[in-house]
Order: sequence, then structure tokens, then C-alpha cells
Amino acid sequence: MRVPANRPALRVQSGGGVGEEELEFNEEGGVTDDSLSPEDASTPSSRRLHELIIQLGRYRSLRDPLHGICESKQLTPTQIHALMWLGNDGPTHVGVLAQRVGITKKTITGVVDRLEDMKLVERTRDAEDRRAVVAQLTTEGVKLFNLISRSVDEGLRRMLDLLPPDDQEALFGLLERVLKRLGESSEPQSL
Amino acid sequence: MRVPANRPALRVQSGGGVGEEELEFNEEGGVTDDSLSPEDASTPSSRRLHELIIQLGRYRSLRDPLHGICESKQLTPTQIHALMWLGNDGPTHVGVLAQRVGITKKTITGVVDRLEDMKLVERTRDAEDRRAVVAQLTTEGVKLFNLISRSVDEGLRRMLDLLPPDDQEALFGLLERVLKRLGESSEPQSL
DNA sequence: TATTGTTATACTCTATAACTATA
DNA sequence: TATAGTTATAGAGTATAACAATA
Repeated sequence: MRVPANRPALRVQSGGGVGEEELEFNEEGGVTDDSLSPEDASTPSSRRLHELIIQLGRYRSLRDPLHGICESKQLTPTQIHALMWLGNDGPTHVGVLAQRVGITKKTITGVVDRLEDMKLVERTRDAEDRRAVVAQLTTEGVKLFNLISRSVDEGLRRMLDLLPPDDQEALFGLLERVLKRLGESSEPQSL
Repeated sequence: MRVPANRPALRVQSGGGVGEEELEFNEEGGVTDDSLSPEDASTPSSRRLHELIIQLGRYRSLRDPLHGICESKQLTPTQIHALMWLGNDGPTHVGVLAQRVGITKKTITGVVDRLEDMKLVERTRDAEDRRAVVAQLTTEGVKLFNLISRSVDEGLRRMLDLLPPDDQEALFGLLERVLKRLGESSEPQSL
């Protein structure tokens, strides 16, 4: 009853320029809108995985291990997300950073604004393309990145502790094979 | 430069009532604040998993398979999240729903408001505890839930297609063992 | 008094549209 | 003209604080 508007703000450029920033290697768009070809929709395996994921989701500490970090650092998930990519990738065009985080170029501006206000990120112009803006962590930002990185490691360690060594190895092998498959069939966007 | 405030809005009741809605079986609070006991922090395994996850994160289609659904259905991630839990659990106290989605009671009110405006959710009073409000899907909400559920299945199927059958079985076994462990060491909150 | 939700307020996230500067 | 970002605007998510109704 607070806001009379019935339509959420989430809206995507579907009519205008296709080549904006939403282009991915997986372009099915509506995914499964109403056009469910009954052959390749869901399978017993996918439904089994779905059910397992729902069960796991009931354990909140598994679901969002970053939540505690957000609280203790007084940062929003999006801000943490942006910091982590900057720490992992080094200086990055803000447009690319937007892709990484999964938001639009218009939105990344405000996010970087606030990170800059907090002295965690710096903006500089790209000398080679004067239009482009490069974002990079400040010294303080790097320190925070390292701290968060260790927090994530610790969270992952606690998850791994739930698995016997054999299963841990199986998991690693499995993920590595997925990555190999992905690398063969497509490219990570704009790496 | 937009807003002069340097502090983000994310803030959690750390001083007030402990038993609000943030209580989990993993109560380390600050997680790794500054008190990193060097023994049980990160391990080679956790760092390896961390690295693998970062690599996977570069593939955006893997990272947020729900993104396409949000777009096509014109709903926000939080709204989808709430709908999915209502579909999976049936009529639910809005406070419990807040726990599931991972937001506070104050916030869930607005989310349910908007879902109610969209005629996807209904509110009723719990007859046994007149204080409590029960949220449940409308007929239209159930239809949407089924549609989204199938979309998720399809996304999962595409991920599973990246793995040979052996690895799929390994993954299932692995997840089931994690669930078993979790069930032994703790309870899913308020199930 | 304690608990369940809601209301009021403020800030962040997010997208669309219009704009500036550079290629 | 096309591309990289920013500004302006509006709606949704989120938390804190204060409040109402019920136990």
C-alpha cells in the first residue's frame, strides 16, 4: 500500500540497441517464456538438482556466506562484488566492471561514486582512449580486498569441512571439467 | 558525487535484540573481522575452490541464471525469490518469509505489498495467532511459480549438459552428503 | 513485557532517457 | 555516426526507529 505503482523498476532494453552491455554467449533471451519445447526443457536430473538446491537454500549460512562480510564491513553486496572484481582483475574500465557485476553502465556510475567517496576506489582516464574511465583500488581498497578475500576463503573452508577429502577432490575435478567445457564452447566475455 | 553521504544503508541490529531474525547456526558474526586465527583460516583447498569460483564467475550466464527470468517476467530478484519460497513452502508467515529471502521483517512488508498489488500474493491473518500475517500465492501466483520453476529447471539442465553422466551422479551424491551432514550438525532454521 | 507486522524516513540499487566528450 | 560515461529521474530494496495489535 506504500507505493501505488504496480510495475517494478526492473526493465531491460529489449527494443533499442541490442549491442549494449547485455550481450552474452547465451542469448536465449526469454529463456523459457512460453515457448517450452517439451523435448529439451527440464529433465529428471535437472529436477533432482533443483530439489537439492532448494534444500540447501534452507540453510541460510550456506546461501549467502557474503552476508556476514557485508555486515561487518558496512558495505552492500554490490559494492563488495565490485571491489572483488577490481581486486581480481586490477584496473578496469568501468563499463567492463559493470558487465562483471551484472549491472548497466548507468548504474555502475553511482556504485563507483560511492566507493570513491569512501576512498576505496580511484578513477582515472584511459590515456589511449580518452573516452574511457579506469577504476582501480586505492591502497586502502587493496587492504580491504585482501581482508574480504580471506573472509571468503574462511567461509569456503567451512563449507569444504562438510565434505570428506575424496568428495573435495571430486568437486574440484568436476568444476575444472566444467571450466574446460566452457572454455571450449565459448569465451568469457571480454576477458 | 550524487549523494554526499559516505555511509551505505546496509546496517544490522548488532546492539539490540540478538534473537531477532539473524540467528543462524553459524554465529561467528564478524566472520573474519580482524581476528584471524592463522590456524583455521584459509587452506590450500579453500583457496583452490575460491579460484575456481572466480573463474566460473567470469561466465555471466552461469553466474545469474535467474537474470533472464527476472527480465522476461518483469520482476526483481527479491520478488522472484519470495515467490519461489511461497511456491515451495505454501502459505507462510511473512516473518518466516523474510528469513527465507534473507531480509528483515521491515523490508518484507514492502516486498509483499508490491506482490499483492500485482495480484500474485494474498495476505490473511493467522487464526491461531492474530498477530501473525500469512502470505500465500494467488491462483495467478501459482501459475507464475510453475512457469518460473520450469525456467529454473531448464537453466539447470543446460548447466548439467556441461557434465558427463558420471560427473552428474558424482555431483548429486556429493550434494546429498552435504545435506546429510548439515542435517546432523544443525537444523534448517524454523522449518 | 515480548512478539508480529506496519508506518515513516533515509539511503542504495537499478533502469530509462537525455546528454557530453571522444573516436 | 558510434562509443564510454555521466546526469537526471523514478521506482524498488534495505535498514533504523517508532508504533500498533496481540500474546
